[in-house]
Parts: sequence; structure tokens; C-alpha cells
Amino acid sequence: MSQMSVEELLCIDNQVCFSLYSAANAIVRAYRPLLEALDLTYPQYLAMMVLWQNDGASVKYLGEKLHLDSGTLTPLLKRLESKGLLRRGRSEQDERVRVIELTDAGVALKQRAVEVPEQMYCLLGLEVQQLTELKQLCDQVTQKLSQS
Amino acid sequence: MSQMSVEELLCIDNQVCFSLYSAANAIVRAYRPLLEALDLTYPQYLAMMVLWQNDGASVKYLGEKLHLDSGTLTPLLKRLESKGLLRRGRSEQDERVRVIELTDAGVALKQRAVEVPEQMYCLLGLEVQQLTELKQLCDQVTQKLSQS
DNA sequence: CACAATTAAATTGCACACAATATACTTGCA
DNA sequence: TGCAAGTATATTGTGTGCAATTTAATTGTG
Repeated sequence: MSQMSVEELLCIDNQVCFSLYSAANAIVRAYRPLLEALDLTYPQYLAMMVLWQNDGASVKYLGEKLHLDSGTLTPLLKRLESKGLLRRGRSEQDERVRVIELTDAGVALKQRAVEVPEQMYCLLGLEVQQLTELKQLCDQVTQKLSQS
Repeated sequence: MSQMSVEELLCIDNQVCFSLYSAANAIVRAYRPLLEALDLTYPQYLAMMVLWQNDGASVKYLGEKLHLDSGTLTPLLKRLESKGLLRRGRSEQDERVRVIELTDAGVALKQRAVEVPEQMYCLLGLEVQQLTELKQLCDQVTQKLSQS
């Protein structure tokens, strides 16, 4: 690192962060046609996945799982509610807490979502070992940047 | 892949794409305080990097380098123009083409941007070899998803 | 040389992300 | 018990990303 010139340092072609940023954009773009049939955006699909595993979760729980805050999640969940996929209720124990519960339609959507991961896997066209490696490195980045 | 259950398939903890998406969000978040002193957002910083290397570039060129379209770049460049960092001129050969030229302030900003990559390198806290590996894998993802 | 096809940017509309702030509810402690 | 501190969510405002469409300029072809 330290022996790189200013020209090299400030060139996007040498920056991991830019590669990661571009890859993430490409992924969201690639999901669009796959999720169109489900009438979901990629972040909405992620929220649904959390709920399929943990129906009745709170906004806080969703935020921790997805690394997103209420400023992002509140409007996103309202959109999913208006599509009839979930209800935004209140906890009886704690009136501050929203309890997000899937409707029948929301639960049923899972069946149609099953093929999405397989389709994306094909599009990526990488070996399982490479995907595992990539995931580990990304998780390390997220973890390092979250603690500082 | 094929032996994974539906529960495993549709769990965000098993998905590379989610890890990559989260890491990219974390990166943009981590750049914010570093770029605050330069009064730049991360995408603005990326555009400036391209221009520091290639002053007078067109919107099309910037778009190819950054993998962004005019819908994103036009307003972004207008903001940089209003900050006095660049001028959005027209090509004399082809009136359709915008020629983006840095002002003195835009050129001068490069000196203060030099330390940003080093700071981010410290925040990431990964070995050079891991960063290289991560960059290669991200570039592969972008390339694979762009051709389909 | 006319004019259809192409190309470069701009515009519009929607959905994130997220900082900063506000609101409403709950808890802890004097 | 009263009230300050803390917590969960909502709101506001700014800046992306990107699909779809539009506008204006250029190029290719008969």
C-alpha cells in the first residue's frame, strides 16, 4: 500500500471499495427481473425472507438482521403492507413495538420465491468455493466497519 | 447448492448477495465521515477520482467507468458544479456531448483526498492479499452479471 | 440530400439509505 | 410515585440508482 503513488491510490481501478460498491449495484440490478414476478424489490425480498423465518418480528429485529434503520424500514414495510403481504400491528406487552405479521398472501409468496436463489446462483456463475470465500470476506468487511 | 432445504435457501444468513449488499452499505456509511471534510458523498468522490485521472471526460465516459447512467450522473454532476468543483461544458465536435472540466478548486481538492484511501484501508483492517482476493471476486460478479 | 435510425444527455417517477430529529411509550431511580 | 433517562418507531430532508421516456444532435442509407 504505502509504496503506491498518488495517481495509483486515487484510481478507482485499484480500489476494493469501488469494486464492492459496483458489484452490489449489479446484484440489485440483476435481481430486478427475477423479483418482478413477485412484485418485490430486492430490499423488500430481504425483509420478506427475515419474516418467513421469523414471523411476528419487530422493526428493531428486522433492522438488526438487515443492518437497516427505521428510516429505511418504516416506509418499506408500509409498502409491503399496502401490497397485502403483512400487517403492522403493535405488541401488547410494549406499545412502542411494531409486530410485523405476514398475511396468508405473504406466507404464500414464499413458495414462489424458492426459485429465486437458484436463478441468481446461475447468473453469478461462480464456483461454490468462490462464493463461500466472497461471503466470508464481505462479512469481515461489514464486521470491521461496524465496530469502528 | 441443490441439497439445501427451502429454509436454508431462503435464509439471508446463507446468501452471498446479502453479504455483499450489506458490505457495500457499510462501506458507503464508513466513507461518510472521511469525506465530510471534503464536502463530498461517496459517489461524488468516485466521479471526482475519474475526473482527476481524465479531466474533460464526457458523461458517457464517466458512466462507463462508474457503471452508472445519466439518470444518476446528471444530478450528481450538477451538484458538483454548484459546489464550484467543475464546469459542464459542451463538446465543439458533437453538441450532444457534455465535457466535464474541473475548476481550479476541483483540481486542488485532489491534494486533500490523498489521505482518504489510506484511512479506509486502516478501517477495513484486512491483509492486502485478502483485499486483492475480494476485489477480484467482486469484479468477477460485476462482469458476470453485466453480460447477461 | 432527405430522413429514418442511432446516440448523448436530460427528465420523471419510484424506492431505497441514512443522518438528524421528533414522538410516544417504558423503565429506573430518587 | 414522579420524572428523568432510555428505547422503539416515525418523520423529514438529501442524495443516490435506475427504468422509462424525452429531447436534441449526429450518422447512415437510399
